[in-house]
Amino acid sequence: MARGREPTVKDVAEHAGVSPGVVSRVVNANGSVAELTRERVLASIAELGYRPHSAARELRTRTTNTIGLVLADVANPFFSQLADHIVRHAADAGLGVLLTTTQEDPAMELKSIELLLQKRVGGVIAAPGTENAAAWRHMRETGVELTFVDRFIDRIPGIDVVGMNNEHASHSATTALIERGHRRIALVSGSSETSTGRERIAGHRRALQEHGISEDPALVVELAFRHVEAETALSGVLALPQPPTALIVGNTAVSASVITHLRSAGISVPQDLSVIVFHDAEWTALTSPPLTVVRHQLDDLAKCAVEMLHTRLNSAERLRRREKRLPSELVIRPSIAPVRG
Amino acid sequence: MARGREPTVKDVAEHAGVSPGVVSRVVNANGSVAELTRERVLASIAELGYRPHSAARELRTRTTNTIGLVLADVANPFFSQLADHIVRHAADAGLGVLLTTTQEDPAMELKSIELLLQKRVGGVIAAPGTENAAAWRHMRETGVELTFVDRFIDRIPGIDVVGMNNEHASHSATTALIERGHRRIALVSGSSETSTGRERIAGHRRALQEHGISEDPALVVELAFRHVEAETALSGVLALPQPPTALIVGNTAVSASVITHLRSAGISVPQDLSVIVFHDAEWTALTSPPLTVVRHQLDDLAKCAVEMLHTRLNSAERLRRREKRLPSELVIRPSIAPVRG
DNA sequence: TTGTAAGCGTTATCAA
DNA sequence: TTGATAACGCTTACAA
Repeated sequence: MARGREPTVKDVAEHAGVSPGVVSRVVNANGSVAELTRERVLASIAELGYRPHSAARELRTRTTNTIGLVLADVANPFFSQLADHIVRHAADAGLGVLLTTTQEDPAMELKSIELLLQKRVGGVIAAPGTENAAAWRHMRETGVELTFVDRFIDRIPGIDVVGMNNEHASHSATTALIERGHRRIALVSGSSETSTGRERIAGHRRALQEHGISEDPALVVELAFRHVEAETALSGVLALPQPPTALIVGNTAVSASVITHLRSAGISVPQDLSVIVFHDAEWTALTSPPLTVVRHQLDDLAKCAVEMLHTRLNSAERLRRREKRLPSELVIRPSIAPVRG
Repeated sequence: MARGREPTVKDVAEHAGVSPGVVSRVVNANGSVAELTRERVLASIAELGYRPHSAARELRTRTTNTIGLVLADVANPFFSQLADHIVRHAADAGLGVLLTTTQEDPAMELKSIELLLQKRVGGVIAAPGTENAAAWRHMRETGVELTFVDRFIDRIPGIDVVGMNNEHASHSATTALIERGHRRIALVSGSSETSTGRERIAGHRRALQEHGISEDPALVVELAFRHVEAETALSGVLALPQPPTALIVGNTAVSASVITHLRSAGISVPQDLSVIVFHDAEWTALTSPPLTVVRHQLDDLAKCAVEMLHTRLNSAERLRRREKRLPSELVIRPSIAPVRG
């Protein structure tokens, strides 16, 4: 854990024959300093290989250029692509990113929050779970700027939210299936405790209602996270006396394992089952048949999240909650077809 | 960037009616403190919601529990899964992870190094590019512990390396194709300036030589990163007067786009072309035909990298360079077949 | 067992 | 324009 001794402002000051204050002013380009001495200081900095010590600076100025990023799981292509874009945009804004993952485990999420609190990060971008509302609220009250991305928790003031139009996207997906004659449409969703889960279920319901189709609760499967659960839950739905003729997968973490399961169960897509999945991962056009997907503009999502946080970090006032919804697009591919018979 | 005022050791000390030193000793469980006062201090900590200030602690102790993670690109499933595991194992070891990505751009890599240097991270896990050897060396000399993962740069002393047995894996892949009668085997590889690129090319060559097959340089394509290049380079190879009958994709970043390209070019796998790709992404069994892959144990890779770094961080001595190679496995699936005719 | 005081590397204030 | 000095929050000798 220990680090060797590296040159400090004091070393630079001595080397350049000035006082530490001058060096600081040169480095931060604030106070006034004569051009000649400025050059001398810069030369010394270069020669000694001086690099400002972040921790010391943070301690003194009570500021930081580090933000936290709290995601469930970076192995999920949805989150990993999001993370990639966020890290890039943050770097463009001069912000470092401390990444933590929760694996959808509330205890790990709490540990993440604790870590970021101790690190005194200036802000956090998070796709929060459902259990730690109090901790998130506390974090915000502590003065940490917070931007929820993809999902959010209600009723925490002064937190920005940027997500997709899940209700609309889900409505479109279900409608596309209804238009093809489907009446029994299964939905594999994330937990309805998450905002995305709720919204996707709501959009689905609205589409059914608009077409006078009664809901069958047995067709809606909520999956928190785990793939094993996905297998059994899915088997259950497919084994119903009146099995679904179409399936929407609204939980990005399980898309691939759902497709795998369908294949090993000998279910032909779209003959036996039409399929739509959320998130256009790089492989969705490569399966046979290629999958109809709800495509999200992850780069926009990331850019928006970083911008929102960045403006908050640089604004003295306490801003009100802002919410932004980005559009998504239903990309029709051969995995959906008119219902048989 | 600014943060509000939060309770300090001093506040806790006053509240508990002790001195700051005692509070510190309670928090860090080192020096001796009477059970009764300890309880009083803990109560005050809980009541005030005190949290030690990382930066202050780092400044004073010259230690940190943050490590850097420098990867090319977290959108690439190989790196994203690796990152997920690394973050998890690091968290288990009590380490926070500052993630930076380089997009294979040397300038961005340099900025990452600079950032991590300023943050005075205790150590860094990196999949380095080829251009910044001097900067990496300098980082090491500065006292930052360094573990290269997946790829590495030679000739930097005191740096651990953990990677896959690329030479062997590539040899196996090529051999599997040769055994099926293939003689013209194309290899899409990462840059031969990277250790992985070199090793995979070497293994490929060895297999060819062992079977008395002469190399055709036109069949080896080095791709640094970009997908657009992948398209044109691949087209070139497939349009050769004597086109390959088999293809190995040794650059995980382009696997999906290569498969996409083959499909849109109307090339049937494995009839026209047998295909093997490196890295068993979640979708490789879902294409038609399912892809033969070189499967890496990413979790082992991650665990090993974190462990190596962790031991270095906690060891006073300057350890010598260690190198570890993990096995990989060729998973045969229908994308390879005996050569036609 | 506890308190005191110095110092980690910065930056901000104030005088010169 | 520059330099001296204090303070950010913490840990750690050392003294009591």
